[in-house]
Amino acid sequence: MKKNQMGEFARFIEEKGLKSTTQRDEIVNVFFTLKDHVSIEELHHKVQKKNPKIGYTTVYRTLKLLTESGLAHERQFGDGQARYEPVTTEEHHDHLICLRCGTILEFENKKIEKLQEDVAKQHGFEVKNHKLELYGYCKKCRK
Amino acid sequence: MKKNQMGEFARFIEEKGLKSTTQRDEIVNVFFTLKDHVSIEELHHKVQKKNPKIGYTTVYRTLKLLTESGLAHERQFGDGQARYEPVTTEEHHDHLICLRCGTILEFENKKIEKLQEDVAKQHGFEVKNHKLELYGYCKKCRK
DNA sequence: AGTGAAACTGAAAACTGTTTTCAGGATAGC
DNA sequence: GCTATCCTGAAAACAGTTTTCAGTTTCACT
Repeated sequence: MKKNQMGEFARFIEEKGLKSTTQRDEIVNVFFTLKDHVSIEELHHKVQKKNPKIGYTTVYRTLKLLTESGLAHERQFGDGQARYEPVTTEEHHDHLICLRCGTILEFENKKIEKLQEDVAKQHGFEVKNHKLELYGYCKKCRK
Repeated sequence: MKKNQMGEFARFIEEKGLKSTTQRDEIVNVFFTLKDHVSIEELHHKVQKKNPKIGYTTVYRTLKLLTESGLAHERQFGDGQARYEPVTTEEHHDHLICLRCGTILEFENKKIEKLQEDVAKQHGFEVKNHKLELYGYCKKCRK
């Protein structure tokens, strides 16, 4: 799966007439090993553990490329910074976000997706993507 | 309805031991005549048409107060700035956002709300609030 | 391998929207 | 009216994001 994603990224770079570089490969590699929803800064930190030479700017630019290529999604939870997640070939998923500890759980629900489509249709809308976030307290934090 | 909201704001100010001022009243007044999801800057502009002396900072602070009092909701759509909407006594609603023209439509769907609660329960979550946004093209823009 | 055009990199600067600071002004209880 | 407290608006500070720029690397073509 990871190889597959690396391959897709390489193809995207190729198609765009861009050049393949060590920095980008390292960043993309680290990104796809993560499960989390990382911010640019967090990813930069993790990447620097492997290669301290890589700068924030390059991480920033590579995340933009990943987003553009459809291999990553940019998300805006309430904390004032963009977070990125790898796009898998699996189903779209939504998020449960704990207001106290910040934990982010993912879920997926076909029935909700279906109802969303219905709503859109009623309004003459063509949905390209959606965002569903439930904010509250997780099992541990609700006490 | 507008009077009611003004009254609630006054009560909130009172309870908090804050002071009632012309500026705040003017800002709140303009805010509640709007249907849109305004940004701070937009509201500031509209307010200045009535009273050019009122500064950005005061609009900013008043919106915070409105949010705190529960009379406004702060929303983060994808455009990099916070938007605010008056909270009505009606049902919670969600948004359809056109990626081309920026139109924001509102909708409400009980079934989806119910399913959300179910999902949360499955994960041991206690939901405080949620956000559902469908991004796509509106009737006019899908052509 | 050598060359040159085009792309890439990283540090620093610029930008944008948000938040805080500060000095003067307004408010409300006495 | 006095006074403590809060409010206001301009400007400065801040944080995350984006652009700039000078030097470096990649790659297609010899």
